[in-house]
Amino acid sequence: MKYLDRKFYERDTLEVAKDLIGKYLVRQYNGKYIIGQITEAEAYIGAIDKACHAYNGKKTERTKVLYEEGGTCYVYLIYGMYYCMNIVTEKEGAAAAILLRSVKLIEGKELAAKLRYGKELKELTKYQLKNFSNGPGKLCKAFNISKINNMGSFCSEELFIADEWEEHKLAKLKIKTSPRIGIDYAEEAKDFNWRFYVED
DNA sequence: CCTCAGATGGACT
DNA sequence: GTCCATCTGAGGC
Repeated sequence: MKYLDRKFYERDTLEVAKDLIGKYLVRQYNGKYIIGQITEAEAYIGAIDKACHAYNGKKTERTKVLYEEGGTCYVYLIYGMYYCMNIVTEKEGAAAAILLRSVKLIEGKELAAKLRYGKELKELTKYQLKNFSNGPGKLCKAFNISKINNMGSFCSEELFIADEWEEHKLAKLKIKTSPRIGIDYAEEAKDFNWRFYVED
């Protein structure tokens, strides 16, 4: 399977965020693929964005990964119990990234069900299926992403983004934008329309 | 469908 | 000590 290379990520962060919608997040784990189509993502741009962990050149042990080259993986722990996965964008030194917020599971559901709920796919309720990977913490659990993946690469066999996946097609994407979720503290930046998504 | 409390730990001041 | 780029289960409608 072919994955998007560094060039794709080393571009304007808002462009990359928009272009990620509809693409395929691919995880190879235990010799199996887990694949999800990206339906929601948010941009964070350190230079001008109070919601970004690396705002105003802030560089700490946690945020140093944001200064790496485009295509690097930034994973952090949130609220003590969940992980959030980001893809670093732009050239090395820029400190910008895109948070993956939601994917629609396409392949490897059996394995993902074990990871996400510790159950067999056929045991899941309708509610659990609906909420399988429609949130940043949820998709990390379903794809077995943790701090181990921090500083890793999205240009690797283990983890990458693909433009297409076999015969899978989806209806023409109508990409919407809105303010980002959960950053009410970020003053003027909370109103930036840097969330990109498709309905359901 | 909705709201709300509580869980939980690391980064930072 | 305070703040989180969140999720779950319980309860109400």
